Amino acid sequence: MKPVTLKQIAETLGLSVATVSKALRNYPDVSEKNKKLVNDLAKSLNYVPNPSAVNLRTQKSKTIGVIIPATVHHFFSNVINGILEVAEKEGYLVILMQSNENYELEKRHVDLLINKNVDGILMSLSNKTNNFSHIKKILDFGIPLTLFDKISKSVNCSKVIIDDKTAAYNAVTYLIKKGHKKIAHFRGDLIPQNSIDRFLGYKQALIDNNIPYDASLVFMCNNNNDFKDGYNAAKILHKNFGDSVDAIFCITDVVATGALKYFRDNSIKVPEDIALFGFSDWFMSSVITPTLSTVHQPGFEMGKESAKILLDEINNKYKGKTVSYKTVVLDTKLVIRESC
Amino acid sequence: MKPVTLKQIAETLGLSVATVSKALRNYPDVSEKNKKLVNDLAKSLNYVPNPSAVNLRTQKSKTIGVIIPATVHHFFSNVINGILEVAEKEGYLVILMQSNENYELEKRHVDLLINKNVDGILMSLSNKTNNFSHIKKILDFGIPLTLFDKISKSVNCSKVIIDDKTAAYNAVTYLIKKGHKKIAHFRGDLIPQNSIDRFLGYKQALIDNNIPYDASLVFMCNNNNDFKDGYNAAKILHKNFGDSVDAIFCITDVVATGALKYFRDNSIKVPEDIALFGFSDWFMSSVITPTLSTVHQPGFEMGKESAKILLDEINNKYKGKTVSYKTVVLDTKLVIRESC
DNA sequence: TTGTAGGCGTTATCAA
DNA sequence: TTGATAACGCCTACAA
Repeated sequence: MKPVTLKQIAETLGLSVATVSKALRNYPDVSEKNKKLVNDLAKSLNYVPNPSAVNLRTQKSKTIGVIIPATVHHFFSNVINGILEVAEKEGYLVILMQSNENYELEKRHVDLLINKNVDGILMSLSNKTNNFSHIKKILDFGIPLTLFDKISKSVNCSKVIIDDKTAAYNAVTYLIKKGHKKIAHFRGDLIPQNSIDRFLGYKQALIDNNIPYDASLVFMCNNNNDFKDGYNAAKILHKNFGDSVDAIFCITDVVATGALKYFRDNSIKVPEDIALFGFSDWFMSSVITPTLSTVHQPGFEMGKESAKILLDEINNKYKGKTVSYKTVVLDTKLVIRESC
Repeated sequence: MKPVTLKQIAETLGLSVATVSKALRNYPDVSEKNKKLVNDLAKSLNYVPNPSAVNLRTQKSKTIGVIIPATVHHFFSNVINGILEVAEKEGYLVILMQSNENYELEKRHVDLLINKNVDGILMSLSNKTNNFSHIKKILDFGIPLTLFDKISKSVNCSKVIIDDKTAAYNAVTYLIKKGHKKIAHFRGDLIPQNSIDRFLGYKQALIDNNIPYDASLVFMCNNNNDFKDGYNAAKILHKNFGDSVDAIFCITDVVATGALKYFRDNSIKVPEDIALFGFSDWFMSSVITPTLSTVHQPGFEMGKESAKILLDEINNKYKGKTVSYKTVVLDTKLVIRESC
């Protein structure tokens, strides 16, 4: 079974390919009679235009590319979900690629997508990405780009983010209001904006509440295995500070879960001995013991919003409108559970 | 900036498009001198063939389509991971689509992929799919297809699965050996083969160990929200049987987690009062309290294996070889933790 | 060894 | 109102 082509329809109807094409696209200069004839036959044969031919001709592919650091991630799965929902509604296909937090791979993926002629690109940067020539290349090719979550401020394009700093600030402030005084921070890598902003929010909250910032209370979790990182950081913290630290603000729920595991292994009670605050609101956080307080990060909405903005930009580009970049900041909220 | 074309290379070099094309593809009938000239220039200009043109000409798209029920799912995320890894290595792009356990949507997705001219399709059926005309259509179009995990025995194509029945049998047998006598089963929908096979494994294990099968101990969890389903089933079980049931074999970890939550809410101790066994080995299961015993389901390997088989089949098809379908059964293993 | 020409399926211009 | 024709970019049989 082979797909039906315009030519076949034209031949069986004794018309020219041109007329058939125009009839299908409802051009005004085709007789109603022929329009009906063509459309009826097309429908009965399940005619669908060959996308490669259309793409070659129109330079549009009805396809968008998505590059994310990792799929096995509650947050990103939700983002993908949101993207797929919007794309599907608008008839766009989604090519998914994964950088595995690897800059070189991310670069290769970008090249592939450009070559593949995608209409637009949606992207969340890897933690290791600190050079943006590949991103600039996307823009040079005039391909609409929307960055989400892991963005870079130095790239000029539309962005969808949360206010990491404020979210972190609110979380830490909550801990302080609850009476915690010596609050550690398990932070992420130095490069990603998220990681920086959450750290800054943590610091600011301390300062605004007259708690001196102590750099030795900040632990790096950047070995690409959040759970272990959290476990190890908790171990070191415990070794260095005994039980003098009374709360930890963690960069992600998984880091917090790792810490939790260490504390349980060592009979340290959460939240009695030490309080824990996570970030992201993975499903897991609502079912572990104790349930984890965290910052809810709207992954699904982020995916939807990013896709909408991108498709808008694509449409405007095709209409010849000038595009203006926008940055959308989505709301987060604190989810208070048992761990603090 | 526009992509470079053969024509441009030909013009700057004063050669014909044909020669340039042949030079790039290393045809024997092009002079070494010109080959070098062409290839050097192509490289320096970052020439890449226009995929739509190639596709139109060769009828190959170097793209495969993937349809899964849901992305927000530890198991499927891992599968996607495996697929992406293999596809990327072979230079294939992956179009991802999600059926949301919806038959109609799944059908539409299949049509889109066929129209899009993908070289092959990888697919895990929705729980609601009990009509396979859309799958047959894929085969009718001669598009290689590999089904994984959620398959149908009545479709004639390659498959990658686990032995659900044996895995379930082993899990339940383990529970019996531990001394449990009244073992309930929280099962899934009636349609999916997985759900059926896990149920059959459960039943067989009972019978082989001289425990009479009792249909009233089997609870349906098919409202598309595993966690709630598990919670509710536990509630009903508790109401109907008090504490006489001493173990539950659950169709998924999430169902088990839901049940666990109910028991915790009602001060019923796991595993002391009732043992729990899950299925899938989500990350979550290793961090909840108590940690959950479960069947490890190799998602990553399944993705890799499925993609390999599909790409093999695609290659064989292009080489004109006859393809033979194969069914690969991946190993599972019991992961024993604290819940039983 | 090189180049011409036809065609993949579609769209768009322009002449009939 | 219709249709021939060129073009999108590439590949390849065949002619030069």
